[in-house]
Amino acid sequence: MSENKRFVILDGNSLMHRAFHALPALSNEQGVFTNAVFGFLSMFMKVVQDYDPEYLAVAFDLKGPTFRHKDFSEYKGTRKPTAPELIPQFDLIAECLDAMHVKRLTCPSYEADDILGTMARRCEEAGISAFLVTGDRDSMQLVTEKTCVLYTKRGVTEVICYTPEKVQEDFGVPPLRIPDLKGLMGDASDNIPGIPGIGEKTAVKLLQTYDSLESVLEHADADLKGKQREKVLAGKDSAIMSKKLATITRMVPLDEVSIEDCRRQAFADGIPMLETLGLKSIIGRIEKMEGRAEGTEAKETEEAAELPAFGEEQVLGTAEAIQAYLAQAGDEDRTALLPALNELFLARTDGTRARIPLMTSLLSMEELPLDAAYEALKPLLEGNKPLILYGAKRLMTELADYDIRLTAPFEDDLILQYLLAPQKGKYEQPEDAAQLLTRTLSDLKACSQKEMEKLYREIELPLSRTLYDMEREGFLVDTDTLRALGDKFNGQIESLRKEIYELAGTTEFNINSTQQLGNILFTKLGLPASKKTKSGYSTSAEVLQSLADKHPIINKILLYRQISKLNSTYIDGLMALTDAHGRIHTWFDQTTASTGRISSSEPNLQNIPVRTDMGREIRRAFVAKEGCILVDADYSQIELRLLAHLSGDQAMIDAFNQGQDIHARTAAEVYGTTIDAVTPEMRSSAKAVNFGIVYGISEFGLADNLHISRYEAKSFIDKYLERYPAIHRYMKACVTQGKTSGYSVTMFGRRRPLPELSSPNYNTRQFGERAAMNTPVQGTAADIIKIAMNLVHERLLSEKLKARLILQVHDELIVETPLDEQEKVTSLLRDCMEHAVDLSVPLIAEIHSGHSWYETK
DNA sequence: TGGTTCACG
DNA sequence: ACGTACGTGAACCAG
Repeated sequence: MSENKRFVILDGNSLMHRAFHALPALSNEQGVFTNAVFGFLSMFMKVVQDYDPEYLAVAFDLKGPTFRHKDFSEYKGTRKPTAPELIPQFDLIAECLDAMHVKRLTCPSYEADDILGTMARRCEEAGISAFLVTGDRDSMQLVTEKTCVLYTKRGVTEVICYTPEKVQEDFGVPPLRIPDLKGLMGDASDNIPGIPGIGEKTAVKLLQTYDSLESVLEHADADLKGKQREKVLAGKDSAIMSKKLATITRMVPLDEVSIEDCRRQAFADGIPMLETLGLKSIIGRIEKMEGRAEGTEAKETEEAAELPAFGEEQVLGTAEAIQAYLAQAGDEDRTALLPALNELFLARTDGTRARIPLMTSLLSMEELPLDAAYEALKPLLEGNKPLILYGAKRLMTELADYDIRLTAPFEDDLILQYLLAPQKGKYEQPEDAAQLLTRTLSDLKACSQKEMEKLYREIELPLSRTLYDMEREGFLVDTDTLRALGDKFNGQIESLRKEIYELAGTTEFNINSTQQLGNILFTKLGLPASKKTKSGYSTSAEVLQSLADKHPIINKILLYRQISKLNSTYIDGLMALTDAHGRIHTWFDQTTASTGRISSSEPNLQNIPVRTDMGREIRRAFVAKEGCILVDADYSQIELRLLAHLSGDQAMIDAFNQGQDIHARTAAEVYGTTIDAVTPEMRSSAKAVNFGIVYGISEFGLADNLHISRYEAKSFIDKYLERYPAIHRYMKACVTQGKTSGYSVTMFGRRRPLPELSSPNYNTRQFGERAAMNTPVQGTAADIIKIAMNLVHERLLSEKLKARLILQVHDELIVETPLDEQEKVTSLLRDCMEHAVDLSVPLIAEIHSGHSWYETK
């Protein structure tokens, strides 16, 4: 059985050196030298493709002393220090191989070729053919009938296969006598002396006559003549030592590794790492070999076994037909349901699939009205057998129109796809239910492989219901308040417009047009333009602010901008979206933000003004219904608390544990004073640095934000990182983690791929680094509030309270609460939010109540 | 549609 | 020699 099995073992050290010297020492976009890694992997892929082995391993020397001191330098002479550009590539190749699930073999005090020899012996004992890939001619001694050496000639992609015959032919002696040969002739590149004056020709001739080195030495005195006799006799000790040096041991103690441990696995998991290194062609070869959709062989076969090809599509034109189809389902079967434009698709794990044509125009015998179709599907939707869906929350919304509540358990492939690639933002709708079913099973597997199944099943999936209920609940808006405010704003806008035209000395122009406004300000009025954009001069609030005392028109424009923004986005925008009961229903998007946050749209209730007095007035219109009050809870400094926890920085952890004002404490640290001595200005600067740290600090960004010099910003940051050293280490670790694995990861295993880190563009890479520092913090905060939301939602229902969660704004939750439940809800919210997770710092929720959102602040 | 601006965390 | 703080969505203009 095992006769035909193959084990490919590569000599990592020898091949890395070969590859390094064979290829120009080019670095990738990040300035990292990858030529040896690339060369090695090219060779690796070629051998794997050519020999298609069942088992695979790469042997490496460990640093430090070895029994047989050698060096792999290609250059004559003796040991040459390894090139500095090559040294770090050994760590890189180790990471690549680990990510690709290729076994690395090392053993202290032994060299790679000893490991090759040992594994080859084991293969022979197990009846497996061994293929030893190396650029080291020493290894020829390991060739047997069952073991051949694939020797890399000069370049890296060409190998010569050495059989015992081929060794005899090329070296003049059988494999077993290679150490004897080296003992006589030496090997300059391996620092083996041999016998001075005996070259290859003489050595081969002597061995052909006397068979072994020992025999040569034994007969030298009697048989040899002249100078040759003298040389051999004088070099006796050197010869014996040289043979020893050239002999590869086959008895390396590799007891903890079995052959089975080296069974070849799919390489696709290494792709992110290879992407980071910019080794596109290697990725291409892996994808070509293993199939594009990062599918492993195992996955495909498993799926094939689980899911025979789908049969003919049945058309279910009547309610009876639908019921009959549903009745055929086995107990273990899962059903995929996918609504489409003019039909509903069904597919089942038993391999059947069906289509329900929907009546879109005039009555037809073959088509069903949508309500009748859903009515017939009700047992499925309200049952307890698992469904497979794409965008369950959207479906829940649609079903509500037909008085159906989706209560069946379900998988949601939209969410799975988002978790697997959260940076994409948009996902492909499956074409039919069969495709949805297949894709979901494969995405589920991929999610488990990436350790995100808990995140999916325990956080995101329940969250989709929580969010649906929040959306359906909505937020009551007092349209009278809104309208009155709108009238006030309109009046102000009108008078400001006139004043602006007058101050500009022009007839009317469109103040909303940055182009026209820029013309007036910078051309007509001759004000100094500071910042430019792609399409002209910037007229942003920041620029205008700096011109405020240059011309009276500036403040008018700023005010106009502010008010018209409030008016069009919030007053008009919100009024247009209230329902018959004056409630407003946002759409929470669970699959858009790459960090794991939720986004809100139509309308966006996560950016209702609060920072300015005038804007905050809008919140007076967001109210609780009759007999209710809004209970608003927000996490205090959740991101900085997470930074303290994730970095383990003792100073920051202490600050939070002592309940200190973190910005004041930071100011005290950075300015070297006591907390009491911190002025509001100092605190405000420290606050900006704290934000900067969370965002992935750059001195430029901080300088810009605080309007200080880059130099001052740098000294701020340096001081900060000096006072919080673990934060410094953590930030660096985030970037390293991102570069080596290709993604950022949160406390709950959420991943964000960071292809930016391997971009050829410097700015893109810098951006990637900042994202690598920010994502674990922002993403973990998102995970935590999601956990809290599910808890709150669940408890409000299970404790039979009438209060309902109605809004989330990243670190804030709002619950519309009957007055008599206010106390219960307050403590429930505090409990759920503060105990959602256990950190090394306390999580604090600040809770306020009020009739309107305005009053909760 | 992309660019700009600005509202929020 | 380059140009930035992280994450969103909406309104508006210009082409």
